[in-house]
Amino acid sequence: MARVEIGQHIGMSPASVSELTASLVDEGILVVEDAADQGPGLIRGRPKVRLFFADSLGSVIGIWTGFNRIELRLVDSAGRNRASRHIERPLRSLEANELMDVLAETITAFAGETGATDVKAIGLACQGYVDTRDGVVAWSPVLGTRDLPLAAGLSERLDKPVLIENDASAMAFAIAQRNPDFRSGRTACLMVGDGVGMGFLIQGELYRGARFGGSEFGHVRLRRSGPQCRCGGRGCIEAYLADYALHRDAQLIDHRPAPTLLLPGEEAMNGIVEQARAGDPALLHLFQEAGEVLGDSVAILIQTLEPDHIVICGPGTRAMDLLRPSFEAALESQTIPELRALAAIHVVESSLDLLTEGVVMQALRELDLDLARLKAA
Amino acid sequence: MARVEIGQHIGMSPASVSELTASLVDEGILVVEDAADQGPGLIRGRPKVRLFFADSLGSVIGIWTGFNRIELRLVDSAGRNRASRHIERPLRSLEANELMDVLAETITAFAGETGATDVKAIGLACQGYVDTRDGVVAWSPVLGTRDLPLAAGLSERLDKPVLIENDASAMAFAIAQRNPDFRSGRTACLMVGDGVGMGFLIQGELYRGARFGGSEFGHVRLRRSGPQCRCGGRGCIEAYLADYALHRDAQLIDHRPAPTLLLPGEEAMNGIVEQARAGDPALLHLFQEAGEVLGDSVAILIQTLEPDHIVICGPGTRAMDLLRPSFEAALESQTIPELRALAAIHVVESSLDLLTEGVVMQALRELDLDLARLKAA
DNA sequence: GTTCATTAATTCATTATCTGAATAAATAAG
DNA sequence: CTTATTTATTCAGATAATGAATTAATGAAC
Repeated sequence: MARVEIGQHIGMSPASVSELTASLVDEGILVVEDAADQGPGLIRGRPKVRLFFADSLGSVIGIWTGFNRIELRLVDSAGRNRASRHIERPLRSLEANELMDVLAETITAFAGETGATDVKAIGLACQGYVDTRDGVVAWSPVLGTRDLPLAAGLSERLDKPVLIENDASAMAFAIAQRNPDFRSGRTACLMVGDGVGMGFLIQGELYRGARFGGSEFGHVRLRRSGPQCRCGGRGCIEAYLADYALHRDAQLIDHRPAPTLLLPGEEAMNGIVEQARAGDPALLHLFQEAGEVLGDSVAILIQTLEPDHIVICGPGTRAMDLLRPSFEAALESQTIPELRALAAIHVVESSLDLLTEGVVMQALRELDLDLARLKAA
Repeated sequence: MARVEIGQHIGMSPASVSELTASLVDEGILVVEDAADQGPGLIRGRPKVRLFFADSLGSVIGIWTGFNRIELRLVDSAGRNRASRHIERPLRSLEANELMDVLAETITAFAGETGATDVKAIGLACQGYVDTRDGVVAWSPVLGTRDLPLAAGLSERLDKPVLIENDASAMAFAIAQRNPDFRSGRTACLMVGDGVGMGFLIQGELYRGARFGGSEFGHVRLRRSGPQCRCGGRGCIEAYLADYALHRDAQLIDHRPAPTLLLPGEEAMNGIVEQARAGDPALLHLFQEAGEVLGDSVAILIQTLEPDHIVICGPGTRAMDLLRPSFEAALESQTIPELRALAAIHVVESSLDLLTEGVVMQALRELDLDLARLKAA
């Protein structure tokens, strides 16, 4: 971003921006754009000179832990992706300390393989209700224990600051960083995948609930005596939309094999989707029902939060073509037209990569704040 | 509030507070507490001298428009209640311009009767989705028209600034002003009465949706083929909990007379409640069902917003004893215990008075801002 | 090519805002 | 009556932000 743009953005005069950035450039925290990098100027006048964070201020590792897989990513301080890794590893069966040991080892190994010697912080995204301030996982569908001090445990093992975040919140943050439209007003990001989560942004900032966590929207009960959910309840949104729910029901319909790991992988899910697209009526009905639940869910979000944007994202969007007819019918049948018109609904095809991107961005931002504090002192 | 307290509250040094308040006291905007008014000091040290807004800076009229009644209130600039009035008047049948004429006349008459010659602003609370910034009622269950520029219409007729607000938001604001606990963290106020509304506060500030309105939580559909709702849908929260819904069903059960006005009054509702308390099984079942819906509603709020406080308020709390057993059962059966424990649930018996208090407070605050701007210029 | 218009960035004196430290004021406790 | 304690004010000094003027770098026009 160029200096004038920064000024307009935060409402300061160019003079002030110049003054403040000058010292940061001196200290090497910011670097000015190389004139050669700029394309030919399209508007007359002196061209903008953009400022970037230096890439040598250390790096951050982002990690996402699913039911039976781990995603890792290494990003430098300029925000550039340096490396990423995907690991299949069941985590559900592990006891709390084992889990933290495995994660710490995985992170250390990843840092070693990628030659990252300047890792300044770790960002971790996981399912469940996460207290981001205290770094505690209050509850998670993938953990047996409750109130697990995951950040402290990892921080101790790795001797680095660890930031943890709900995975849907992390993805919402990443999506908003990629699209400026989602950084103004209110944006609700409904993530459908292994589970169903919701990240809610107000003016680009993540909404924080009572314990500085996000939302557990996926466990809103939509149908009084609906299917069993991982949370112990029945009829939750997740119990219709999540991969495990669709796979479980597909298994009962056509006796397909159980997933080799605890949760179905991408191939298994694609198999179901393909078969439904080919016209299998029972599977089609599954997706039709899931679409209806998705419509009901979005309707609740609209009537409760009145967001400017609703983003449907995550691996579950792979079947959006199958979900859409019943989704739209359900949405229309139960929202006041004036309110429905206010919310723009977007489908963002997003893989799990974005999750690690989200936590990394948050961790980077925390580092920026630390730098600012350091500078102030 | 005393000067030191103001300083602690807004994070400024006593020196700055003294300096700023001194000019306001000079201008007569603030008045210092009379030493005689203070009780005997309970702590040693120089006693606090509290500052109040002067009561001669003009007054504000707050008005609430229901289906068939109007509530009015006159408040001076010190925040003291000067007069209030309750009028039975069906408004539903009026055309937009007629409605604004009637409201303007009612307000003028009220000001005349109470001898208020220094009215500086009007605050109006009504049901529906209200754009508080533009002063437009986008949609309301009590209006035939849509996108009615109510604030502009009234402002023109009365030649004074008019602020409009959703009624549940106004009540939430008033409740939070009365209880400081509700001004930190997140507070969701579920108002049950003529309809069902929800006002949501973050750090004491009203949450604003896409068009700077509040929430239409009362029209979340809870049961797929439930009873008819005023919004045109079926199975909305309101269609179980609102006065009109309970009365409609009670009429079918025991053939009680229809309400004389369009909506049942307080006496009619009390009649139903008394009869249920006396043991009428069919009426008891009505309240049991309503309690269940209330539990489901609060569960959605908890899993979606994770508020620190949930306040159940409005005339509908008159039957809380009848609602409570099924309310608690429904709530427990579908929330994750860790999350449920985070939200404190309060029942605040609140009459419609609070609605006018809420809009008056907001209008007063707007005036304060204007004064501040005036002073700055 | 030279000049002009246009936009970006910087310099610097000025202004507004807030604060710490010292002081005065008002009370309760001993 | 003295001392401890808390509140409020005064005032010089620190800090941050800005407007106006200036310098810089480019495209467009001739």
